[in-house]
Amino acid sequence: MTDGKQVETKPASGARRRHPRRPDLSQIRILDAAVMEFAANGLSGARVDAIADRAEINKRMIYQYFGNKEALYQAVIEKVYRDIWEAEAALSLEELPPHEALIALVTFVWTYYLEHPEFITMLNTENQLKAAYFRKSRVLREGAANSRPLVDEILQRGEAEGIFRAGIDPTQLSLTITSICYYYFTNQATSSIVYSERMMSKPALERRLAFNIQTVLAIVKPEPDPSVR
Amino acid sequence: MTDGKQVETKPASGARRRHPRRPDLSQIRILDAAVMEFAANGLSGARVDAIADRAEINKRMIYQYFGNKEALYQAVIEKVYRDIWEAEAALSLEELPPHEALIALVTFVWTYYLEHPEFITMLNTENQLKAAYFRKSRVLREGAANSRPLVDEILQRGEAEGIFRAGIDPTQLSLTITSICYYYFTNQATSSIVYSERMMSKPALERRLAFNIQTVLAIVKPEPDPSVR
Amino acid sequence: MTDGKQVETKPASGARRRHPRRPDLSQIRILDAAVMEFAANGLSGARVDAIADRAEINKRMIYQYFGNKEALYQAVIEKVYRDIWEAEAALSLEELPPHEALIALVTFVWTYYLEHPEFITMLNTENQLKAAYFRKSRVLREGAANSRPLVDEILQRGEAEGIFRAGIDPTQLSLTITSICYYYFTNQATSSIVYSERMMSKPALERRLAFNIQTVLAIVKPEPDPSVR
Amino acid sequence: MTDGKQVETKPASGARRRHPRRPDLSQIRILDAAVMEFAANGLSGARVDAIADRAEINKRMIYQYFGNKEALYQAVIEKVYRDIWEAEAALSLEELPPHEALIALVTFVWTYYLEHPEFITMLNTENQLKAAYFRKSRVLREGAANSRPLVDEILQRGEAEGIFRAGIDPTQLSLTITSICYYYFTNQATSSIVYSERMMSKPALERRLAFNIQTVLAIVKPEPDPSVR
DNA sequence: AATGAATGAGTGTTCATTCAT
DNA sequence: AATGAATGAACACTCATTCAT
Repeated sequence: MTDGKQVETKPASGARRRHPRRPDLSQIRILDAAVMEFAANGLSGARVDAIADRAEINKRMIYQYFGNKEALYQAVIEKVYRDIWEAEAALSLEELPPHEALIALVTFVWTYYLEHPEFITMLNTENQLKAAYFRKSRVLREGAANSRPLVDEILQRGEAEGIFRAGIDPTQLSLTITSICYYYFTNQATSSIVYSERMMSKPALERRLAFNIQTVLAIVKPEPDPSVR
Repeated sequence: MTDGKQVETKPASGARRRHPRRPDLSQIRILDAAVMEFAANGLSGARVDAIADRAEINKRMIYQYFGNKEALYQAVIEKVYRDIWEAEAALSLEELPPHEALIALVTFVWTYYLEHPEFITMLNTENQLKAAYFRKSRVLREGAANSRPLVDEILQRGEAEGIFRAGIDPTQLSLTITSICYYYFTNQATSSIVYSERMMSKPALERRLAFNIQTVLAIVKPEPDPSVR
Repeated sequence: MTDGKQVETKPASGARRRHPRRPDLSQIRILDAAVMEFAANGLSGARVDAIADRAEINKRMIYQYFGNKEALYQAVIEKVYRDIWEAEAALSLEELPPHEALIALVTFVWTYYLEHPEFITMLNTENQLKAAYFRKSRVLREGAANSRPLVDEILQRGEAEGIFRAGIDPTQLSLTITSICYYYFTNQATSSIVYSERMMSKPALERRLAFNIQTVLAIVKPEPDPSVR
Repeated sequence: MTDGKQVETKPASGARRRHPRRPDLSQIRILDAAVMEFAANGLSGARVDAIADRAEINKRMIYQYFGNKEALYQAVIEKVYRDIWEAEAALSLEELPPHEALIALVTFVWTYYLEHPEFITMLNTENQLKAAYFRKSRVLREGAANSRPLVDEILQRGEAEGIFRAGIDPTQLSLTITSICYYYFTNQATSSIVYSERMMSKPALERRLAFNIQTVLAIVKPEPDPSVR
């Protein structure tokens, strides 16, 4: 259980400073290390020492810059959300036709989760904590208010053009898109046992993405016009 | 003990015994308490003392009956899976026509998650641990092997009757059904902020279930027969 | 560290009684088991559970018959001393000529220690406890008073016959005999490393006994009569 | 920590710091305290808390500097052996004539044991553990290999000069010297009862040392030359 | 007489946090 | 700004002992 946290009995006297005075860099390194540690172990499971080690700074600096473990955790969720919101903002789906925009959106969500496992795990952790820190964060509450309309806009255009079924609830669709991507990654460990499949192989990933796109398209697909028959 | 440092054990004056001599009940109470505690706080976050308090037994008994915290945790996942597998087994979907069976399945999954939040949280926790304890458990590995074919059978019948689209991958569909139910609950805390909605209100729950049924039906729905046109 | 103390979650219901009502046998089995456990682990290191397991009785019986752990420990030292005193009493060295009696005594001490390692370890343990339990024991204090004169008598006879040097302090000699036998066994673990020798092999044991006999004889050997020269 | 069960760490109002910032001193104090505690109570009987109290440091530092209880115990045996080996090395017996060297050696062993009761008790403890930690220690295994030849050299010189009997096994003699000094102290508690003597009084100690020197000299004393007769 | 379930007081160890340099 | 020694409050786990059957 001690997990290699070897204790050095005597630190090399005259120990050279590992990282000369670059407060900004130190903060970034701490935050990056914290993302990894919290994502891997949750809030209570994460170790301040482990973060300091990973960041290659003195533990004291964490308290200097972030106050305490919980505040650091909060900074981590904020960062992780800021990142995905930035990526979303860079999408410019409004330039694509609705059909393609929807495909692009699903693909984006899928790919983002694939490439940012720390986002999923942090989100899981935060939900286990009943979003306590999300709620505490002014930054996040404000960000949430401004970051929604991705699906709304696509649905509106598709509906207007008559190529999407009318009356689809954008929140429901948005939730569904997220669900079918998110779950695959977050529950991959147990699912791969239950379904006895290698879920992270390239073909498996492609198959799932294709299925998800199909699902979303099936949802928005209009009823066949009965008058044609 | 040595050398006169003897500590006299006070015989707990007037200590009332709370639960006399019911080993089976004790074990059940411990397990129930453990489900709650682990579900609420994860493996590392859970406190053995808290479990003992909740179970109203002496902490020592936990070790008597389950060995240690990790073993207790494993017993908890096993129980939680056993429960859902039992409920699944009681469904007898094969007696329903495929369409209704599918609806019943989605409804079952949805309702089970709604009524057993501890299952979701335990599953989350276990996935954060990369399914370490699931993998260790012979009971679970064997159970997983025998409990799958719910969706398979429905799809086969629906396809045979020509009312479902052909060639649907049952694993993908199964994953999707789970995803669209699971995510709603597991990420309800953050989602309700992001979408600023009360997600656990009765109408919200009904809306979501309806949407999910629709989604699944849309997936299996056959292409309109072009020859008819 | 748990050392195979596997916990049986459910004892076989209707467990057959392992040992039917033989209180005398139970007491003996407890005592024998206790000798082994205390000898192996000392007072604080010994486990009441381990003793019960070894004795194949219910732990409760230990308290029934002996009161508590310390009282059992005391019973163990008493037994261990009673045994060696009995063996000493059976020696009847007074029938041998002094020279042979001395050799027989050394051989007896040596052999007894060799065949009763539990005596040495118990004696060690008790000395670590500053003889607290020896002192408490009326039986032992009385026994000690009556068991001394083995060496005294031999020395007197040898001196009277002129074959032993005069004025040898019997207590010193007795201590020396004990020392040169005892230490070899009690400190065998470290000594075998320090001297890098296999100390418990048959030839090694024989060599040591021979050396010890020689030593004792050298001690009692009279000065060569200067008048003869 | 999760879910508002936060425990506020009280900053120990007005807590005076007893030992400010002297890591080297802290380590020494811990080690000294540990020697006493382990010597008095053995490995399992020793209490980490007691060591911390004796050392007047925070218990946490013990783990900081030594890792855990067993590692601290190992450090203690190493220290205790290092000390006696250093003292041995400072003897320079080779400058004395063989006869005097032997007397000096016995006197040294005797005096060292008298003045360092913790060495004897630690050695006892370690032997009860079957030298497990001695064996684990590279330092000790190497030290043992280099520290032997004290008796060898004396015997060789004495034999060469014709004042010692020929063919004495140095290991046996060395063991005997150690035995006759060691046992007196280690088993003093029980012996003083059995022989009903005050063994630690000054005259008693002197009598024993004299007897021991005599014993060793008797062992090495050559046979009277028969040709002279 | 015999059993095993139940108890309370430790015991080794870890952790977030602060103090002194 | 940066370091690492020091602290106190837990936490998982164990043990001798007693109660109920």
